[in-house]
Amino acid sequence: MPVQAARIHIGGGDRVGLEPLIRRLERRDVLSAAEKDALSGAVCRTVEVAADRDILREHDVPSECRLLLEGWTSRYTLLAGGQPQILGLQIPGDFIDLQSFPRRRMDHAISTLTPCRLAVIPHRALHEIMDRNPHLARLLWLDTLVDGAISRRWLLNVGHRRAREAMSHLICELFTRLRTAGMTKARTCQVPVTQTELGSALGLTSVHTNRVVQELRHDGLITWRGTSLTIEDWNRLCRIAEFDPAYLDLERAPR
Amino acid sequence: MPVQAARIHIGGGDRVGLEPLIRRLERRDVLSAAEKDALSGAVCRTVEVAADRDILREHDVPSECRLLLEGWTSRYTLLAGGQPQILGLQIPGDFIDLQSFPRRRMDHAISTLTPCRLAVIPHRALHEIMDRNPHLARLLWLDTLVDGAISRRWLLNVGHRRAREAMSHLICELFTRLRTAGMTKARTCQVPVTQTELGSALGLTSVHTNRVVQELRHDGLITWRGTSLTIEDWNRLCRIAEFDPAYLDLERAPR
DNA sequence: CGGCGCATTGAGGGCGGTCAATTGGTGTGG
DNA sequence: CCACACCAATTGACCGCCCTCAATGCGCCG
Repeated sequence: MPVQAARIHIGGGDRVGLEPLIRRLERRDVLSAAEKDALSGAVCRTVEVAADRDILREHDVPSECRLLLEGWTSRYTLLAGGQPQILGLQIPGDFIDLQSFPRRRMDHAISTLTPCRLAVIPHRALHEIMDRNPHLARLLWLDTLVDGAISRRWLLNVGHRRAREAMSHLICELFTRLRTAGMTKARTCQVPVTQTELGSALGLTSVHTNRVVQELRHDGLITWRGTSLTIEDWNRLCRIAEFDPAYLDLERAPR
Repeated sequence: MPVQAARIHIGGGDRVGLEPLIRRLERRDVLSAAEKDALSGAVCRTVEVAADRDILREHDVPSECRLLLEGWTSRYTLLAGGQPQILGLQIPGDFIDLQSFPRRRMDHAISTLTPCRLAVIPHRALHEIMDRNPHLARLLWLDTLVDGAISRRWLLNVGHRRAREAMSHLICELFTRLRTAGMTKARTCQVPVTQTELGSALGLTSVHTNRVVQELRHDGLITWRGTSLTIEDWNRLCRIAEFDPAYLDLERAPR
């Protein structure tokens, strides 16, 4: 099914909305003005999508990539059971399907968890970046590698740790990613998804997710009311989670 | 700690040992003779490593990549508990740390499960490939993306499925990857690792791994004696595992 | 006010973990 | 050729984390 777009904005010559992405890339390496222009110039249009809509389905073969500008999305697959299992979360500044450029066919689906705004980048434009700017290409490659590193970290969490530790780790990761995107205020961030959805990312039921969240609250580690999540004790939370942000690769170095 | 090499062979002008890699890449796209030469020319030496040795440790910053020519290796991390948790398996033809090229710092360790032979490729050579041959660069990028797709599939297995289904899926995956590398005979392949090690990849203890393996044997799905694994009923095993090899991206298409 | 979605709480059960002992195959040394 | 060590595979007993099923609260919005 094609994207259900409420509104489409043509163009994209300016960098409006690309700040979270550029912030993240600049945490990793110096980005020239020409490279920022190449990125914003690659955007052919922006799209708005309502909450709980599929952006891509398994086995789709897209001819363009999507960059998330606003809202949250999730990677998921359907098991024989039926209900979707979350395999990844995207926040503003994350590419949704950059991998589809070398990969072609989607091996999982992607849907919106909230209303979203997306920037669309044709594969053709990425081809040109690869031909003309190997350095920027390397930074994009790197971004997909961090995506893989996140999956591996989730695998570690889900496969080998208790629910309490896993949830602590997920919270540390999301807070760090949101901070990198410039979307936190002091110790507080907005988490516009349900406990059930976060739990599914950890292979937990909503019931047990809730019990773990309450435990973290009771231990004075977090406050979570509505969509507003505050980290009350970052150091202790990191210790419980064994959280080391190195896998997010936020260190500046020539690439 | 540096690689403990038993023997080092300088050179690599020929393609000896690269067959499993080239087989896999050619399943995905046409590879020109020049591209094959570029790959084999990028190898600066080969190295032999005994079993149960670390090739790379967490936080290492390698200046070269390693391609596995013979033997099996595993990605792992150490949790606070102490014992290693397997996050990925490499078989001949797999890059061990291609990601280290854009990424620099290792976010996990890699060790040999068996005696191994490795081809070493300097990052400098990959730089040149990226500058001069965007198509080959895209195929290498693709290979790291498949690596990420495998992690995500493991996440699905480990987080959301029973041990029996997860083990079936792992067996289907490994058999398919070994077949692609040209390392199967009819329905039989060699699995030179212990049940304990395979189980760790699924977050299972050796005790439960053994019970699951026996169950699969008893149901007439597999035969597994020593290192020799035979698939007795591929279709039924795939059905139990919900195995769809699409995520391994073995479809030929222009990239 | 009534409906809906999400959070919350309770009771009971099962998958897989933990601990521990035994078997069996292989290699090594006497 | 056998005694022994060692490691992986195997088996048994028991337990706990998390699932399942179910009901209740509760805020939000029409």
